[in-house]
Amino acid sequence: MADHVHPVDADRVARARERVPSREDAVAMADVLAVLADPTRARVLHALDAVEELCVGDLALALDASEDAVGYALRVLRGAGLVTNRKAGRVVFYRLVAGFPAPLREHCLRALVDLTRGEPAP
Amino acid sequence: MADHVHPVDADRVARARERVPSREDAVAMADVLAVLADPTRARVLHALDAVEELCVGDLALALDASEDAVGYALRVLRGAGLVTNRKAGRVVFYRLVAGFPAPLREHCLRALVDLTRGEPAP
DNA sequence: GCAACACCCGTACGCTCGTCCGGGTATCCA
DNA sequence: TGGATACCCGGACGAGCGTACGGGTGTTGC
Repeated sequence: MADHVHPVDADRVARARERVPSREDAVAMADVLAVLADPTRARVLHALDAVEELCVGDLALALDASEDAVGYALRVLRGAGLVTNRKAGRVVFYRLVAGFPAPLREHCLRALVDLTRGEPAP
Repeated sequence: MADHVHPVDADRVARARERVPSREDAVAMADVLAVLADPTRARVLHALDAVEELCVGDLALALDASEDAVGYALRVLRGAGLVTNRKAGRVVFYRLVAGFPAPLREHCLRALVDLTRGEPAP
């Protein structure tokens, strides 16, 4: 370990310290992003964003994924408060929650598609 | 396992199948988001976004984090091509890469701060 | 040159996440 | 009412991530 005894640039350290989010806020941000940072969950959200409502089995069909994987993804998304379920008989339909955060939908989902397509890796 | 023998709503499945990103693209998206989905890395990016350039030790000071944690975060960020390093003597300065993706900076960093502050958990 | 410094690297450990598997509940059809 | 369907839930397993530690490289100052 080699801790700085004295800061090299005290001014910048002070300015950075003011603007950097607290550790708690950073953890909250990381939790939100971690929910999206999974292929299955992201594709589930894209599918629901495209066709409004789908049941679990159809979702697995549309994604070519196992029903277990989709079920787990939906559980996590539900725990994060991003999707809602509606029971119609023995079928459970899922959709994006009404107040789905617009920034996530616009940028972290749609804009990110173009980003990943456009730039492979510098 | 209970695979759907027939889709409940074949039309919506077909439409969703067209619009959902492929598994490969979803993995690429998840990789990008996973880099941001870490408190230390997110705070490092915020600090560099605020004051342009900082060395490792000052960065650890500004974040109240161990130098190991910051060093590992910087290694990951460098591997993802998001930061650059400049050696000045025995001090190494880091800054955001020139072509830092604007969507990430604008929305996944700045907008997400407001998002996490506004809504704790529905 | 020698010592101290700033930082990097590889390894080992602990922990969480995602998947698989078995059983369970509620619903529909015959 | 019995069986099949659609889905949920629990624990078990393997894999990957983040942290801590020890040793290493290059640089500065005496």
